[in-house]
This record gives sequence, structure tokens and C-alpha cells, in this order.
Amino acid sequence: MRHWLLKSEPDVFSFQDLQDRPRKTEPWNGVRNYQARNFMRDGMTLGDPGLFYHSNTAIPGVAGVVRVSRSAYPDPTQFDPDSEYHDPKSDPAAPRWLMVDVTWAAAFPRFVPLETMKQDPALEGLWILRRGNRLSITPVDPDHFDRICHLGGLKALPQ
DNA sequence: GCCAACGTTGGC
DNA sequence: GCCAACGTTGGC
Repeated sequence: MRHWLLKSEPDVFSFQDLQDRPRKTEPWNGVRNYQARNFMRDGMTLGDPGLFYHSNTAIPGVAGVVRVSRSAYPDPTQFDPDSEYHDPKSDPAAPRWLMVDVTWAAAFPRFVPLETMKQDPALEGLWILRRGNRLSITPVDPDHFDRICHLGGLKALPQ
């Protein structure tokens, strides 16, 4: 089992939006970066926990925890001409882009701002804190994962 | 809205 | 295969 951090712009899709979904589950579509795709394809397995990170917003940070509820499969939006994620170069016989499903697991009692994580020596090396980081899906060390959950006031993960 | 950092594209 | 141009990301 590996740990992850998933970025989402809350104006587009927030952690609250996920919680409000039927079955609290959402396909993580629209990933159009090869490295992020490879993490989903080669790294993610069912049940992997992930931090739900709000990016490109007034106070960026981690809102809570999700779990991978379906492993990587083709992202249908790449074949949809009406989708903003449409990729005309992707061959339906060999889909270029994949997605996973994620399911809401637990909300942090306290939102953990990026600023807080930056100032925490225990989080040194966390991918999201590296300069110029733009990857929307990144692995997280178990120690870092636990530390961020602690900062968020989460005692233990359900199940 | 600015802009640094980064990934992708395409001419050569 | 190099690399300049371009588009996107995302913190501030």
C-alpha cells in the first residue's frame, strides 16, 4: 500500500463536493500528465489512502482523506469531443489516459494550510513543498502522511 | 493579475 | 535529438 496526494481546484471540484456525491465516490478524470498517469497505473492499488489537496485557491491545503476505490482504467473524457479533456491523438484501441475512482474517507477536523506544512520540519522533502512542483498526483511518505493527518486533527483512519 | 517553473510541441 | 516557443500551473 502506498500513500498519495491528489490536487484539485476547489472551485472545480472540492472535498465537500466529493462528500456530497452519491456513494461519496468520483472518477478522477482529466489527468493529462504522463508522470501522474504512471503513478495511477503503476503505483496505485485498491484501498490506497490519499490526501485531498485544494490548489489554486485563497488558502491552499489539505482538507481530508480519500481512498482509491477502483484501480486505473481508461478515462472516457479523452474520447469526448465536447470535453475540455478531449485528446484527439488518443487511440481508443490503446487509450493514452487513465483514471482511478476515489472515495471520501475522512474529513480533517482542522484544514491543514500549505503554509502550515511549509513551516513543519517534520514534512521536509514532501513533494508538494518542492519548488515548482506542478504534478497533480504525487506519492507521500507514510510518515509525512501520518504527520499531516495529525496536523488535521484526525486521530485514526476509518476501516 | 503577475510571473516563475515546468511540460509539450514542432521546426530544423 | 536539440531547443526555442508556447501553454499551463499554482502560489502569491
